[in-house]
Amino acid sequence: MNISEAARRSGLSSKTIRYYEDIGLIAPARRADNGYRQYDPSQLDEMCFLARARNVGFDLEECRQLLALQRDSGRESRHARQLVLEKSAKLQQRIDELVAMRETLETMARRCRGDEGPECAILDDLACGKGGSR
Amino acid sequence: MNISEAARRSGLSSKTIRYYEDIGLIAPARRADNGYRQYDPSQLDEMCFLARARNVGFDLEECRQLLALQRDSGRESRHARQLVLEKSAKLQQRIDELVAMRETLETMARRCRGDEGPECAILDDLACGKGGSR
DNA sequence: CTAAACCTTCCCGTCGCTGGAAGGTCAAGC
DNA sequence: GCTTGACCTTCCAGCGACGGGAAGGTTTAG
Repeated sequence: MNISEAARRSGLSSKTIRYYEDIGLIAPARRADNGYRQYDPSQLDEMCFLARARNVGFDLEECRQLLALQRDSGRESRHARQLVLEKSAKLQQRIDELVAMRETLETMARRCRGDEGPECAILDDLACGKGGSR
Repeated sequence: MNISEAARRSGLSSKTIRYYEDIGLIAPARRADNGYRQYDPSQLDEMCFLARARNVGFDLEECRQLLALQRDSGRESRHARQLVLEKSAKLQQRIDELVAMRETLETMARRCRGDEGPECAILDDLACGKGGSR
């Protein structure tokens, strides 16, 4: 299987696969006589694994750790669980930040007439200490 | 007022102020005889504005538009309102994605024993089609 | 007189890729 | 045999929004 098929079946792009090889996340591929990368099913499995791990929010360093666990038959599942719980907490933190931003925006929008005139509660809110309506 | 005081009072860093000048987001500062940047209150106001706009999630291109509105006495407040509502919708979209990721992680964590053994529902979940527990 | 705390410009690194250039290879159709 | 198009390779550049740090000039306090 060459790279574009591996890409199609894993959900990564060919560029991403090469990049992951570059940074040592996946092992260098075996090469055909013409120099093309050749993949077997076990490498495809790792690419799928990475695609899924990325999709649930892990960064590449975390993916590296997860993949190391996946490869290690003597692993302890509590390590994987810890990574997941830490990531979940970080996501929650980020979610809270975004929710706070969104609430601020919604409040601003409610206070703004949003018409053809220049008077604008939003811009007044953003400009601190200029004698706006707060 | 030189750059570090402007930074302290606006909430931006000196680096960020210089960067914003570089990319044309704020006007080039007046220079003192020694070459130091000098700021007056109106420029400080713009920096505060930018710091706030960044804090509620606007990217620099959006900040540029907001600042243009802020500077334009003939603006129409509906334009600012539209930017805010669009940003709010984008944030909501991102929040939904992060919530979905977090839910996936929590589900994985619940299904994993998290002990000293190698059997791990998390890793099985991440590895697609390898005969895991789904 | 010296030390520290400013300031300047410049370039590199971050993260996770994506795009594109320049070139080699392969399979199909004429 | 020839062309066309779809692959593949490597390498380099860029994104956003800065931060770090080098190398050097300036100012202020003691």
